[in-house]
This record gives sequence, structure tokens and C-alpha cells, in this order.
Amino acid sequence: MTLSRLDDYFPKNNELVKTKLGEGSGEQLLEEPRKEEASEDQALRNLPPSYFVSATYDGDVNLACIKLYNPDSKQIYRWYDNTGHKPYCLTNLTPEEIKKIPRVADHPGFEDVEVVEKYDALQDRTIKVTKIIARDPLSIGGRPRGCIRDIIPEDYPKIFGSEKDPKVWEAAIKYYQCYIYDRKLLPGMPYRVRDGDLIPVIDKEAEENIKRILETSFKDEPKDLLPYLESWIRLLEYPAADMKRVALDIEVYSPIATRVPDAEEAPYQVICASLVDSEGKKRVLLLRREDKRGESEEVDSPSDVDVIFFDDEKALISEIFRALDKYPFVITFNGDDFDLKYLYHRAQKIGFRRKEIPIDPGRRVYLLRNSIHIDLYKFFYNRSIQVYAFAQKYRNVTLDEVASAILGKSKIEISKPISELSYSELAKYCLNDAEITLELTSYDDDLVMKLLLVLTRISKMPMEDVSRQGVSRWIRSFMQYEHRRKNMLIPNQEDIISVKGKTTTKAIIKGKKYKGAIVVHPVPGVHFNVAVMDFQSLYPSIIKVHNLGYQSVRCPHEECKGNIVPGTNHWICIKQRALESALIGSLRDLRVYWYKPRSKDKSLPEAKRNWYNVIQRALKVILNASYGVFGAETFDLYCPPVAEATAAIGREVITKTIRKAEELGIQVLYGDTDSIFLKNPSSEQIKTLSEWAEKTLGMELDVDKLYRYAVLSSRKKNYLGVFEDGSVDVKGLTGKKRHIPRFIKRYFDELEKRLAKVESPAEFEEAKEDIKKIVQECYYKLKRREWEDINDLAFEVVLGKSPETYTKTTPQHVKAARLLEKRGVEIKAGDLIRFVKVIKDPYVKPVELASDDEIDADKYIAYLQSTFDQILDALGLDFEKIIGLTRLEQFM
DNA sequence: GCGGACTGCTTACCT
DNA sequence: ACAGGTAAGCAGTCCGCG
Repeated sequence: MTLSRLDDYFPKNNELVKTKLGEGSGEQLLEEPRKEEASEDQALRNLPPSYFVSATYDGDVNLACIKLYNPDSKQIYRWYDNTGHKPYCLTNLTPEEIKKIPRVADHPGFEDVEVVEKYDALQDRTIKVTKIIARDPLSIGGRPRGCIRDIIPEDYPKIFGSEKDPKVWEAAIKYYQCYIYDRKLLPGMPYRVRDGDLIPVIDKEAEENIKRILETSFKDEPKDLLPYLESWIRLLEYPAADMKRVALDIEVYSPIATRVPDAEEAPYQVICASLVDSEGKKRVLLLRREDKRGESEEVDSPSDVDVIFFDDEKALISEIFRALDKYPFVITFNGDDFDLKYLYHRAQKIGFRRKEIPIDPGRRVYLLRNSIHIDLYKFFYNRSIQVYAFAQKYRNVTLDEVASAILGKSKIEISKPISELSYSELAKYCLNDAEITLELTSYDDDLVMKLLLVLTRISKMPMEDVSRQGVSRWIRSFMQYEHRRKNMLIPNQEDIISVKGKTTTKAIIKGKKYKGAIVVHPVPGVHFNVAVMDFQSLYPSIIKVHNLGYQSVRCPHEECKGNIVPGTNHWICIKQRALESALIGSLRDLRVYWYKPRSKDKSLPEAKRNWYNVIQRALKVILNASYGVFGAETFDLYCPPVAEATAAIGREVITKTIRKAEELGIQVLYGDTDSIFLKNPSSEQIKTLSEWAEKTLGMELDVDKLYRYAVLSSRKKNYLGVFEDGSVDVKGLTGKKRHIPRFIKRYFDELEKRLAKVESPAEFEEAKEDIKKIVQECYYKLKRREWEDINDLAFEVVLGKSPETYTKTTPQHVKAARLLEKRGVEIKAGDLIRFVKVIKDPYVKPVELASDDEIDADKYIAYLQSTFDQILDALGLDFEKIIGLTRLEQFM
């Protein structure tokens, strides 16, 4: 495709004319011109500035392929490698040895060997390794049998004996990632194509801005971090694209009401599809069906919706495919596992040729040939996204729950099976799904799309992968990128373990690998004027300040062995900064010194502030995981001593800080990992402590929260704080946990509200009386069995795994789940089980099967007591006594 | 055969 | 497929008990 033909790709060609109800069909649409094949795409000679959004390997032409999104034409263009880059892996065998292994030398994919130098960070020296170049990536690795990376360790001993331990490096990196790394490409950033070459676009304004930021806000940084800071800032300050997109949702026929047809078999017709785009265009495609013959085709829909009937399923699917080709970004909710999967297999089944289907099937993903498919289910499923980007607003990852939590909108409830809906009901239902799917990407000024773009840039991964993979893959990717950039050998996991060993400290929790953070025993009671101070990103700070990384922990130098991490026998390198320390440290400083403050800076224009907020949140997600990955076996640069050293230094930091605070005469009420609760400190004391931390620990200790007063129970990770403005901060208390019955939770909320009103110690006495009344009332209601709705008594517990896999014990929610199964309800891992406690064996029942008179009220009273005790003991109140009064009152 | 002390399993939470 | 630490409830087991 060339620039001169850009115009041909604008929608006007493919635009559908709204078909009048009851007439015409989609048939003739099949005859319309299709987008041309990949071979013509290769002619891409020139392209104005466009965003690098994805990279793949195209097996048909054996080349790396970059997908570029042009924000003016709003189209995706494919650019193919023209540099002759080839797939490869590295080995410690010599070229001569390689040539003597017939299965490698005669491998159809084998191309060449050459000797290259790499820096081996584990040994701190440059080594010579052999680069095995292949004709295609699958010959290196990826096929189940006969890959070069597997043959080498298999055949070497047979031919050469055990003279050396045969090693293969960098053979498990996806080829397109390898291409990105080697060519130092920056996904998410603007590029142009000129005379067939891919060239980065320099944005003068952004470049000047970068310089300014570095000069003004980072002048005190360690010098060796400056280049890292500069590259991160560039990635984050360059402008973002507006991404035109369409949300797709399909409905399929099913003869069995409760069963969704298997997407691989795709046995039944696609009966409806909705396409809702970011420019306000909405279409519903409906299949005219035999089983609906004679029914009204009147679809009552808003005027901005085009409803189109098709007589033929093939024509309907063709129209969907046309849209999939036309839009640069396609959004689904669970498209990998259903919508696109079904369409792909259904299309094959009803006679489409492979070339006519714009979908690239994978094992677990279904990508699009000419666009970017974002499956929001995968994105919202991501734990880090769930917890840090969306503050745990949603629990179950269903379209309905995510949309209601984030947008306040839900799916349309339908009372009959999909196949029995009228055309109008079906259209509405399907359209609504597509609308909320799109809105999940557009709310809050396109937050999700921007997050994806920012994460794409940081991680150096294609946008499709970023949206599907977890935070540890993002971190791995930018670390691998940095290895290649510095010509460092990327070590195998076992290389790191064999040099660095495992951990030496003993975890408190059985089964854990090493000791973690310190939690200080709280001083129970009510404390007025509490300041909570914490270290900003403690673990990333430690990684930065103490130079932690796989190469620096237990480094090979004698002169470093005295630099011991307290509480461990690990030492840290004093000669050279580890890559991870530089990467994580610079990201940390960027968030703390630049993006977080700017995201709150009211003097900035809103759009700018908003963008900074997106960045700040993306950085938070990555930083929060940056220590944990070193202790995760699933991480390629897994290095337990690094994780262990980080935690050990953390303990040292918090312990010293507590000691210092006490020296300054401040009472420390509580502390957890990186925070300390100080009783009524003067601003002088706070300032002194903060300056001390900066000076002696090299870390920022700031006031995070100020409580008018805090109620500490005797339990760790359990407290309540009331801010100056009267808002309440509840942590860990049972009364706030999501699984407890609403009935109890309501009374707990009452208590919370009452506590919020207390302004001074003097006001506490009155509050205590009111709190007694609240507890009494709840007790009364239970004792007298005066609940309104049995649903309010339900415990709601998530099933961690499928019911039959509980073999060691049978927890109550599993008992309830099994009762449901007996009734024919399908139960799977992740389902929320709602049950009540009843008098008769097995003492629990799913709430939908239980009646009021079998409820065991005393069990609820016991639960009420333990829930309220957490607060009552801190207030000097006693549940039994409160209830005792009630009992007396009952007689009076 | 029963009941209390104990351990282990499970979930939800904190940092 | 980021980590460890804490709380709580219940299931299951052990052990004493003439």
C-alpha cells in the first residue's frame, strides 16, 4: 500500500446504506472490493508519522512485520523488515562444534554461525559466544520437536561427551520481540516510512520539554541514572494518539437455553452482531431466521443506530469482517475466547476461504491481520490492573460487574434464552454489550486506551501483548531490551540460581521462601492526632539506593564482600550499578519527583494533568511489582537473594526509623512494612525525622495521612482512622470485608458514621453510648429474628477452585456449592457462593435454597460479636456487657 | 466415645 | 503466575480420660 492510495481506505467505500426494514439483504455486499493482500502491503514505501502499535512475524514472507497506526487516516499499515534481520540464538559451543552436530548443521532452518562478544554480567566479563542464525524463528524454538535450542543439549553429549555443559541462550524470546530489541525500536512511539525505511519521528517540542524536565527536576540525581531517566521521559512525554476503534459483540444461536455453544466447533449460526465505534457510529446486524418467520422485524432503536437485516449468515459475517479490516483497533470483552474465536471457526465451517477471514488464530489468542484486537477481559483480569489501576473496584471479571463498578452501567437483563428473544430484544441486548464494551475504553478521557499506550511504551511490547500479559512479562520485556541495548548476555534462570544460590532467611509463614516485612504490634486504644508517615515506594527506593539486581547481589568481586546486607549473608557490589537498579530506580524517581506531583498540579491544563495521571498510575502498577518479580519463579530473571535482600533492607530501614522516632520522643503506635503511626508529633519532630531519613537512609519519609484520631485494635493490619475532614479510613476490619452478611455490615457502617462525628476526646463518652445502642439493636434484631430479607444474612465467598478439588477439607462455602450442584447448578472456580448458616446438618445452605425459619441466629450473634470486638476492645467496651444490659432491658 | 488443644486449609485482607 | 505477613473461621486430628 502506498500513500497515494490512502484515500481509498476511508470509510466512504465501505459505508453501508441503511437498509430499510424488511427489504433488501446483505448479499450484494459480498461483491464489494476487499482490502488487498499482504503482498501488496510490502510495497509500503512512504508513510507520514504513525504510531508503532504492534509487531509480528509474518510466516508467509518470513519477515518481521510492524503495524503502524496513522492518526490522520485512522488506518493501520504494515511495514516489513528491509534490513535482513534474522532469528538467532546464542550458545557456548564453538562454530566447529555446531557444525559437527548433524541435526543442527543440516537443519532445514539452519543458516549460519558466527562468533560474537557479549558482556556476561554474572561473571563481570566479556565472553565469546556463538550466534546460530536461522532462516525462521520456529527452527530455533517453538515447535514441539526438533528445534535447534532443544537439539544442542540433546546431541552434544552423544557427540562430545561431557567436556562442557552445553548452553543455549536467548532462544525463548519471541522473534518479534527480538527484532524490537535489536533494532532498538520503541513500541507506542511515532515512526514514519521514507523510501521504504522505518524512521523514528523526532518531536522538537517534546525534545525540548525533555531537556527542561531533566535540567529542572532531576539535577540532583545520580549521574549514571540520567540516561535512563532521559529515555523514560521521552517515552512518556511524546504525544499520544487518539485511537479510533470499534467494539464488537456477537450473539449466536443455541438450541439449549443454558449452554453457550463451543467456539471451536461453532455449530450454530451467528444471529446478531453489534459494532459501536468511537466516533458515534452504531450498527446492529441481524440474521433473518427460519425460526422467527412471521415475527415482527420492527426494531425499536434510537435514531443513531443502524439496524441491518441479512438473509444470509455468510453476508452477515462478511460485513463483520469488513469492519474488522476497516477499524484500526477492535475492542471485545472475551473475544479471544469467544467472539473472534467463534467467528473464525464459523467462517471456516460455512465455506469462507482462509484469506477471506481477517482473523489470525492462536492457541489462546485470536488476533486480527490488519488491526489491533484488544480483549478487555484479559486486561481487566490482570491482577495488577485490578488492584492498582482500578483500586479493586470490581471483583469478578464479567462485563456486567466491571461495567457496573466502573461505569455504573450494566448488561440488559433478559428473562429468556438468547434464541427465543425477538429481533428487537436481541438487537437491544447485543447493542448494549457493545456499547458498554466501547465505553470501558472511552470513559475518563480514554483512560484505558492511554494506559495501554503508556504500558506499551514502557514495556517495549506490542499493544496486543501488553493488554493480555501480566506485569512480570512487561518488566521482563523492558529488562531484556536493556540487556540487548548494552550488549549483555541475557542469562538463563538456572545460570542466575547456580551463581547466586537461593535464600538464607527463614520466613514466618510456612512454605514461603524468605523473611518479609516487619509489622509492629499496635498500641490498642483511641489515639488523637496521629500522623502516618511512610517511605515513598520503599522497595523500589531500596533497589535504587542499595544497587540491587542479579549482577550486584553476591557479585564476583572480592572487594565487595564486606558490603553485607544486614540480617543476611549477601553482599552487594560497590563497583558497578545493576541494570535493574538503574531501570527500577529511574522509574521510581520519575513517578515520585515528576509524574505524581504533576498529576495533582491544578495549574496545569486538565488534559495534561490527565495524561500525567495515566502515566503515574501505569508507573505505580509496574513499581509495585518490581520487587516481587525477583522472588517469583515464573520470572526469567528470578533471583531470590535480590528479593530477600530487598526485604531485609526494608526491615532495617523501618526498625532504624522507629528507633529514631522514639529517640526524638515520639511514641510509635503502629507500623507496617514502610509506614509508622506517630502519636501527636509536633511538626518540628516530623521535620527532624524526615530529614534524618533523607540524610542517613537516603530515602524520603513523608507524612502520608493525618488522622484526627485513630482506633487501633490489638490486632495487626486492623485499624480505623478518622481524617480531619471526618472521612473514615478502615483497614482490615471484618466489618468491612466483602464476604460478611449485609445485615452485619450495615450496623458496622452505622458505627463508622457515628465515629466520624467525634471531634475530641470529650465527645467520646456520648459516642460510646450511641455505639452501645447500635450493637444492641443489631443483637435484638437477630435474637428476635427480625431480618427483612434472608439475602441480607448471606455470606458471600469466592470459590478458589472447582468444588471437586477440595480434598483436604470441605469449607462451608464448598458445602454450599455442592448442595447447589446437586440441584443441577453448574459451579466453577471463581464463582461467588452465597450461603447462610442454618440449624441442621450440614449447618449451611445456599441462600436461594434456605428459608427464614431454619436460620441459626446464634451463629450470627457470635459472628456479630467477633466483628464488633475488633473495635469495641479499643474503645474499652465489652460486647457481653452491652448485651447483658439488653437482656435486662428486655425484662423491664 | 467425647471434648479440648492443636494443626492445617481456606479466604480476605495489608503493605 | 510479583512478594510475604496477619486475621479469622472451620475441618480434621490427636490425646487424655481409670
